[in-house]
Amino acid sequence: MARAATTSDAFNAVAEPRRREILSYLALRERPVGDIVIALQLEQPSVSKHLRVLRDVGLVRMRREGRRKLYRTNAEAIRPLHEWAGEFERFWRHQLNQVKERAEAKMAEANLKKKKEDS
Amino acid sequence: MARAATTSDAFNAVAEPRRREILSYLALRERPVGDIVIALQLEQPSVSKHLRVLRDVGLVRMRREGRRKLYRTNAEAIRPLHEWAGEFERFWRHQLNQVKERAEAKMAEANLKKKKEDS
DNA sequence: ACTATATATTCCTATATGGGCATATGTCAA
DNA sequence: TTGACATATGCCCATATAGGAATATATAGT
Repeated sequence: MARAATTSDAFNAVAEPRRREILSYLALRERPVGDIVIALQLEQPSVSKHLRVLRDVGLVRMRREGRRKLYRTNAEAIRPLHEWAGEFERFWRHQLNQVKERAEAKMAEANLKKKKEDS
Repeated sequence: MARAATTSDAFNAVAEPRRREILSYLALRERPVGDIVIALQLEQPSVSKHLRVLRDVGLVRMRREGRRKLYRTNAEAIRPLHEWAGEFERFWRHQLNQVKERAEAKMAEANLKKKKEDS
């Protein structure tokens, strides 16, 4: 089996750096495709394709305005990702504590040694 | 250009569902490969390959113990992902408020209408 | 040295890209 | 209708899978 489609879920869609840039850019306010092309210095077809992927997984929404199409980030769709990563927060906090404790233990040990030498 | 390597960064590595499962499983405590095989019902070579990817991007750490290798999740490496997604939090909060405000406006309008009918 | 156990790597195949380029589609304006 | 503008799609190619099967590597025990 090959790798899962980029349109299979938000995780796969945001794996691509350009798509993450597009999401950041479109989070502030809706923009036509041409603006993205200029702002991110990408080829227009490339932008359209990335937008297609992002739309398929619900990460952006679009509305037509004349001959332009205005896209905006649907932040809500990024939430599951945030929550998944958040599950690990208590673990990295714990790991940091362990590092800190080890450092403190080392300091205490060094101090004891110094005291001995002084006496 | 093809899709970026799964080992290019954490975003690409966690795009694969099985790898996310492995990370969750190894977050609780270190485990030998065989345990993962049993717990997640995967082929052993498949697990080894996933672990290889996860190791390359620093998402798991390994230490040898006799003929076994004990893996554990390095939660710290998931943090950048959490922070990236967190940048969008204010946007989805805002969007939710808009939805709520629209709903409230609608309610108010309905109430006004009802009052009119009553009078 | 030999055997059993635990993991890792290699080879194969089907599939899905992402970029570049050309082209199609859709919409406004005269 | 014709022309210009904005966006989307199709095609080609090089690349990177993920899974399955077979095999290689490493280590413990006898």
